[in-house]
Amino acid sequence: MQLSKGVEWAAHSVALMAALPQDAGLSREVLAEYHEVPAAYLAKHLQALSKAGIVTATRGAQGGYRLARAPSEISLWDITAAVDGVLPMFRCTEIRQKGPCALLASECKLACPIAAAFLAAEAAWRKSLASITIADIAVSITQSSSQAKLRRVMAWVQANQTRRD
Amino acid sequence: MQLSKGVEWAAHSVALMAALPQDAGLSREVLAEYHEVPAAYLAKHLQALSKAGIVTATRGAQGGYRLARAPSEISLWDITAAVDGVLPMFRCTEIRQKGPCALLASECKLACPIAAAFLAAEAAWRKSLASITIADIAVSITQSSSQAKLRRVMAWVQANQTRRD
DNA sequence: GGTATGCTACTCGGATACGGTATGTCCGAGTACGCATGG
DNA sequence: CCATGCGTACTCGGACATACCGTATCCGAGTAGCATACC
Repeated sequence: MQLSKGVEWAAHSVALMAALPQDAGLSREVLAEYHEVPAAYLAKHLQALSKAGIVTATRGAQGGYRLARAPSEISLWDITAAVDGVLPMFRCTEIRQKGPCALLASECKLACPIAAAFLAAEAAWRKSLASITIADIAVSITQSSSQAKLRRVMAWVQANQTRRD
Repeated sequence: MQLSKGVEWAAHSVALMAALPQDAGLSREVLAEYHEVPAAYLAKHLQALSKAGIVTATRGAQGGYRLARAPSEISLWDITAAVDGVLPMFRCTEIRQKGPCALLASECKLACPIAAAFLAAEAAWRKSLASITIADIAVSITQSSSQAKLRRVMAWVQANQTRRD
């Protein structure tokens, strides 16, 4: 049971977009080049982010992707949900209603304790992800990187960004 | 990203085994029939539980599976880890060391903040699962079921169990 | 000289192949029980 | 009647197919900017 690689790529891409000025964007080619990943495949996940309203896509010359809202309003759970979906990892197939000692559906008002426990664990996972925003990530990256490195990144972004309202 | 169905089956199977007397076991055929799942496939997961030391398997006539330790010493995380593996869901591919603004490996002493956040969330998930034991599940099931239902299950188990030391 | 129109270049979006892992099945290995046979 | 040896039935274990989802790619849709021609 593993998350799609797209989740990692999307998170890094969103984090990079957080460094953009208000009216600037980054094309998928540029984002792919920055992370050295296949552009066409990254595009699929950027599309998912777009549908989820996390980023806005602009077509045409000087188009590209940019954040749709403030970094502090985008959590890692938002990104995970957009890219990987919101289906629970644990699927309860109600096998207690199967077999020679099957429970009747009417006896299953309460959730199966096993399913309940797994879903509670997932809730803890989601809550943890939801508590971290891209703004937090940006702060961490800024604090743990050297000034020289940050300048290099900002210069590269400046040189490769697209500009259109 | 979804858990194997085997996790659910294994959890229910272990819960059922918790109802066995000390020297009794249940064959995979019987476990499969009780939950109405394919016996051969369930066997695959029981094998995993056996390798993980959660259940012990006995071959030959009157053989079968039984718990290797007390239900209170078996958590849902133990079962999940045995069946689904312990690989983290989130795979950090260190893409920050790739591309035109790559970080040097020497600059990556600290974990990537994004990876760290995802791994922390997984830790919360595992902790939640580890806090629930089969004994807890057994109590929940007992309390939420009618006496008649419990008697029916116990009678069925009695009739289908295997006995060998 | 200004304006309108068409063309071109650039970007995203969805439909389309491929591979790996979860799913499902089968046959062989190992063990105890029971029966037969001989003492 | 008892002990011993062999056969059989039962159970688990790992190797073998199949289906679905994550991975990867390509071509079409849409937009803006520029050049050109006309007023």
